[in-house]
Amino acid sequence: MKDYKKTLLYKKIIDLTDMTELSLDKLFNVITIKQIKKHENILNQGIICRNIFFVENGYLRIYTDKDGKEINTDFIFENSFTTNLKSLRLAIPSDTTFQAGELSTIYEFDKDILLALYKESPEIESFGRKLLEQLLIAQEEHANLFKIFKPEERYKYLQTNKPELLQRVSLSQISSYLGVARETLSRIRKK
Amino acid sequence: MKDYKKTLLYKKIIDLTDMTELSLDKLFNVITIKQIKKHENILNQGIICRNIFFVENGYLRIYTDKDGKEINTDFIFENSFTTNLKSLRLAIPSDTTFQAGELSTIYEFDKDILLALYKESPEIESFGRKLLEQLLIAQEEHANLFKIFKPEERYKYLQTNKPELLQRVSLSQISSYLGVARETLSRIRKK
DNA sequence: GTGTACCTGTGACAATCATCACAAACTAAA
DNA sequence: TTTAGTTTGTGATGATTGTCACAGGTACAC
Repeated sequence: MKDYKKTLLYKKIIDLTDMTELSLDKLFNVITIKQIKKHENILNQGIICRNIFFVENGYLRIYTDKDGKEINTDFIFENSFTTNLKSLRLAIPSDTTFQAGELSTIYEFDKDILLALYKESPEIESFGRKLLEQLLIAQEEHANLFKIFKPEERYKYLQTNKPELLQRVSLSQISSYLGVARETLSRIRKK
Repeated sequence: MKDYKKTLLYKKIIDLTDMTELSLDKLFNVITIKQIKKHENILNQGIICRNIFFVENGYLRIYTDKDGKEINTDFIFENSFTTNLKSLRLAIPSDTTFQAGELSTIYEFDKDILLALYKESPEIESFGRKLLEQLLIAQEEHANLFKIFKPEERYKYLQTNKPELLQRVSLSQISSYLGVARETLSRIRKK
């Protein structure tokens, strides 16, 4: 990958770690860039996940199919990492699909290549650890949405904490994410 | 810490990594052992979390206080790690309390000491990364409980996937964990 | 054993939310 | 602009769950 110093990912890594140029080169050398159109998938439910993703542009909608209905479990916007770690680490089929919500630019790290780099370079493994920390903190936060708040409170939480989500994602998609019927969210919003 | 090779934690680490004796010694040398009685806390809501915990014996109930009511967000049994990563890494007050559900033996890793060890030994940082992977996989799984399942399905999920939880934790505590009223869970269970 | 404190079961009722049906509003392409 | 397709708003109704009240059970201390 060329000219990587202009990317959001580069800034993110610099922000997260104090990696040497050598390690940065190694890391960016193994990245795959993907452009995916709206409604295209980058990981399918039932397939084993082999990558860690970084959203450089656009956003991903992560959902699971339950009895023919799609339930959104997450939205990942620019400047964030994501993966299905359970599938990645245990080599079991993913229970979620990763789909572009807009035309998106995604950077992919191959799991096996990354693990090999960890052994080569402690700096890169340190990056891997910090990446996981970010994922875990985000996940802790989201899980609390459901454990602590009632539907109306969840919507208010998004208003104050994730306003960009409300702007960029349609009401029906958000309702699935918040675990309420579309009609219910419509009524909550009227207030 | 002496005789650590008899502990669950030792087996866990051996299982997770291929650490040298030297690193194992370093790691176990900085562990603090705590015996906590039932209903005693090992981390209080409002306090900054400075430790990663391993439950060698007994179990921890993790809850958050909302408007005077306790909402259980997790139960951590023997042979598992836990922490409040958001509080630990961002140095902000914890939004949860960690309380013993039985007389418990807890091993504590101090965050600052662990971070220092990471710099000393890539092997230990590798352990840190794998520890985070475990936490994240557990969290992914638990979050799905709420996003995908209805109350009755959540109970069935526990029956098949976490039977020990149903045996060791009282109905009212479980109901708080599942996000339903005690009475509702009582009725679900009758079926 | 006896009492006290805590936990669980159960009925009645209220509140919340899901579902269904359809109208209105919006969007994008011809 | 027109039109077809998608998304959102809204009313009616039923199902699920929460809340309140109280009875019965269980466990532990004295």
